[in-house]
Amino acid sequence: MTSSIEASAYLCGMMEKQVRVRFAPSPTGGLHLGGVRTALYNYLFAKKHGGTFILRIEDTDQGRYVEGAEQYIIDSLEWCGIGPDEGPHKGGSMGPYRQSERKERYLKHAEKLVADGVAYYAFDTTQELEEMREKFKSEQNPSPQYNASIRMEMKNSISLPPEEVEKLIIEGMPYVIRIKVPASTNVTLNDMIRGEVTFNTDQLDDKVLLKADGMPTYHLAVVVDDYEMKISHAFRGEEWLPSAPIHVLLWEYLGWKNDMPKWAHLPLILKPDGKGKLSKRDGDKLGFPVFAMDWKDPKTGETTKGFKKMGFLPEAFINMLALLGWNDGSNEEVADIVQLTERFTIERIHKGGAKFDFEKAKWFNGEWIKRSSDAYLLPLVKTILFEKGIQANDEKTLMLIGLVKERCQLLQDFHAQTSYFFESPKVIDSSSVKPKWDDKKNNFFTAWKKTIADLGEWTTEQIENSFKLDAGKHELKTGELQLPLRIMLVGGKFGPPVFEIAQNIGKEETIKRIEFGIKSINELS
RNA sequence: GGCCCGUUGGUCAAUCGGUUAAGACGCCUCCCUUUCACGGAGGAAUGAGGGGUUCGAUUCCCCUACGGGCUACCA
Repeated sequence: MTSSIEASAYLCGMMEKQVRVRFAPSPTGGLHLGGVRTALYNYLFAKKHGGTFILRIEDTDQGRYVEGAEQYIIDSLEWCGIGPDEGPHKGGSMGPYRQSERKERYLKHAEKLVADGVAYYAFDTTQELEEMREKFKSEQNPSPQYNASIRMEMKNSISLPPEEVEKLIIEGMPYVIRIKVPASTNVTLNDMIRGEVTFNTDQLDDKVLLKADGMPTYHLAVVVDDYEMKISHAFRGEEWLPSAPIHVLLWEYLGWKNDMPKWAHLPLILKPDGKGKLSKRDGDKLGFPVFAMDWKDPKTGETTKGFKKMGFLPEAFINMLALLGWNDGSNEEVADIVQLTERFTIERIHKGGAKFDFEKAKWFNGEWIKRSSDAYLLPLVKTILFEKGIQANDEKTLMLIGLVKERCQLLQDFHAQTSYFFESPKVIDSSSVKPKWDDKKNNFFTAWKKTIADLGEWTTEQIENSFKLDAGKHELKTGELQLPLRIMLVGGKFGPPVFEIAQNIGKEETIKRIEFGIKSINELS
């Protein structure tokens, strides 16, 4: 395995530039499923090719900046086991990794674009822009664009005489810098997933590159940073495809065309029901998480539940995500990060969006719980139990994990599956045994609890033997007595073999629960 | 509205012109177990529609339909 990874890394290094990929979220809130998957594909690709995985924070929108979101993103990636090699928290040779800290660079490049005649200053106010859109709006064209056809009617350094432009700037009139998109030109880009995609520039508008506050928009920042950070392959969601030609144009205008990364526009993760891309609200509505970890909004104080808190193992979470939109063609679905890395290829990423299926996600988690060692699960299970008020020692917990883990899909299930080992059930499902309950059975349990009181050895075998012996004396089959016993000890129809449970909770507790059980069943009308 | 992307069972999906169209989740039946699971054996369920190309199309092309994305001084 290692050798194939090294080999491809070697080949890549020989024939192409060093693989450097980046995950570039904006710190506006919790990290969404789709974001984690994008990060994961970046990670897998980087590791497979011996490359570098970079985290870049796209915080150019001051209005949307949310305190704590950056740290949350970092924590989430770490939890998933896909921590970046370079980033604001780790440093690196091509930082800074926060766009807000690279402000001057964008300005410099934007000015150069203006000087080269491929961008221009625009002085239109928000109101004027609205008026323009209102004026040109029609049934055929509900959202008019700021482009070659109306550029001359607006207030910018192309339509205005140079003296006027100079005057406005000196007066301190706020302005933005817009790209000057050529008219009627085809722009083609080669996407690794979709192949060639062509756009006509008449459909594009003169996107703002530099905002009035001096910050770049995404369009400028992504190009400048990808260039300066020597990004070789750029993964991003499909929602970016329509603006990709703007980026291609910019790579060209900035004179960096030969260094442009290879693009891969990832399919979207869709809502399980209905249509559209999955959003935080869908999770709230449908009862499953959308964020990796719990996210507390600092403004509203509201907490949105994440996969971690929901009881997911990170291994299962990324395993499930990796296969949502990609597969290696084999029938093996459960794979760890190393195996995923070996098998990952961009060619096998799907073109179509995938609906998220929470049931399948839980199945992955169940598989991972079953495959995890008891020792690995120990601290996680202890935390779950502790939160429910159960303080368990390691030895006992370890034993219980082994006993019940195949019955758990979520970490939380360990509580329901083990709580009766720590405390007697508060309520028992008497109604399940009541219909078949009679004096014979009543007498049996009354007698057997006395028998076990005198039992010398409290082993599973001894308990079971005495149970069978007494059953015979009462002319009853052990089979029909096991369910009542289970209900008395566990409270419900679940859990490992009954005699093991009896053995574990001890003689006294067993007798106590039988007494309570008999009483409950008899009292049930 | 325009532009772009997409479309195999309920969901994730294999197939890279010739298959009885895999596999997984979920669902159903049975076995194991007189609990619940795990495990095992089965089952129901898929190529949006229409044209081409071809000896042969799920696979290639076109049209239609449907779905999605974008259309901000947000990313």
